[in-house]
Amino acid sequence: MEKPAEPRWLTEEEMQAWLALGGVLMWLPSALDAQLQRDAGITHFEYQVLAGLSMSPGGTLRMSELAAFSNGSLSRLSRVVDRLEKRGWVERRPDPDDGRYTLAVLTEAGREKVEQTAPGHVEEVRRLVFDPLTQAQARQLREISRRIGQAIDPDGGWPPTAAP
Amino acid sequence: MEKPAEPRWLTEEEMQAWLALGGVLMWLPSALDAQLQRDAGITHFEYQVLAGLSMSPGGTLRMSELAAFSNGSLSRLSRVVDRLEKRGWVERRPDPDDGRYTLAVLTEAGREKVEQTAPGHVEEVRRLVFDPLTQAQARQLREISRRIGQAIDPDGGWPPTAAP
DNA sequence: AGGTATTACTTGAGCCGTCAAGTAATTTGC
DNA sequence: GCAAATTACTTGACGGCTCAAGTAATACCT
Repeated sequence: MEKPAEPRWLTEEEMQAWLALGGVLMWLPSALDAQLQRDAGITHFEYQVLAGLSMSPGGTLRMSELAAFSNGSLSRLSRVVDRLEKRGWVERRPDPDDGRYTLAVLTEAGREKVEQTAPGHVEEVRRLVFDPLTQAQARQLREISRRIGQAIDPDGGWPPTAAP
Repeated sequence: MEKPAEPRWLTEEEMQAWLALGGVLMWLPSALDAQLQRDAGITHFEYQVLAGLSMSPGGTLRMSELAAFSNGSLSRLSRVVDRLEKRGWVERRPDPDDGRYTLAVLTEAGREKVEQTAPGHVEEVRRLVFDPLTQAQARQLREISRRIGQAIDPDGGWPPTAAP
C-alpha cells in the first residue's frame, strides 16, 4: 500500500532554502512586471521582446529566434508581436531569403520606447537583486543558477515541444 | 532630451548572473508544474493548497490564511478551491466562530492525494535544486533568496493590495 | 519534376488568473 | 441598539497563454 522507497526528505536547512526560493520565484517576476507596467505600460515579456530586437543588428530577428531569446513559445510570441505591432513598436515582414520565416523589425518608435524604458528597469533589477547581495554572493548566484538551469535542461533548448 | 543620471548598468558578471537567474525564474516553476501535472494531474498551486491544508491541524484553514500560505490572491484561491471541491479533495464550511470566514477542509480523499503526491514532488525539487548544489551553496541560496525577498518586500505581507 | 514531408508561423477554443463590483457577516461609533 | 464601515469572500467580465489544428513556403526523395 505504501510506496516502497522512503523519499529523501528535505533537511531543515534545505526546507528553509526552498521556502525562501519559492518566495523569490513567486514574487520577483511579479515585482519586475509591476515596475514595467507602472513606468512603461508593458509586461516584462514585452520588454524582453523589444530588448531582444534592440540588441540585434538592424533591430531585426526571425520570430523563432526571438521566441528562443525571450524564453517564450512561438504561439505566445505571435500574439505579443500582434500587440506590439498595433502599438507601432514592431513590424512584421516576410524573410526574403526564406518565405517561411517572418522577420520582426523594431520601428523607430519601438527603439525609443526601449531606450526610455531600459534605465528604470535595470535600476529595478539592481535594486531588487544585486544591491542586497555582496559581490561574492552575486557570483554564487550565477553559479547556483547555472547548476539549477543545467539540472532542468542538460542541453540548452527548452521552449515547449519535446522529442517528436 | 536624455535622462539626467546615467543608469548604473550591470557589470559583465552581474549580467551573466541575471541571465542565469532569469532562466531559473522562467523554467523552474514550469518544470515543477510539469512533474505534478504528469504524475498527479494537478498544478503546483493546487499542490501547495492541498499541502498547506495537510500540514494544518484538522486539515483546516481559513481561506485567507490559506491564500497567504500559498502565495496567491484570495480571488485565485477561491477559484482553485472550487476546482478542488469538485474533485472531492476539499470542502468548504462557514467558520462557526465568525461567519465571515470560510474554512477550507481537506477530505480523506484529499489527504490521500497529497500523501501520494508529496514524495514524487519532493524528489523532483531535490533533483532540480539541491542535488546540483553543494551544501554550502544550498546555504548561500537560502541567504541570497532571503535578501532578495527582503528587498522585494521589507515586511512579509505581499499578496496584492498595497496601502489602503 | 512532382508528391510528400518538414518547417515556421498563425489562430480558434478553452482554461486560468486578475480586477473590480457585489454579497453577507460582524464590528464600530454614537 | 442601530446605521455605517469593515472584513472575508465570491463572481462576472476580460485578457493572456497554451494546445492543437490549420496554412503557407520550402526541402527532400526517387
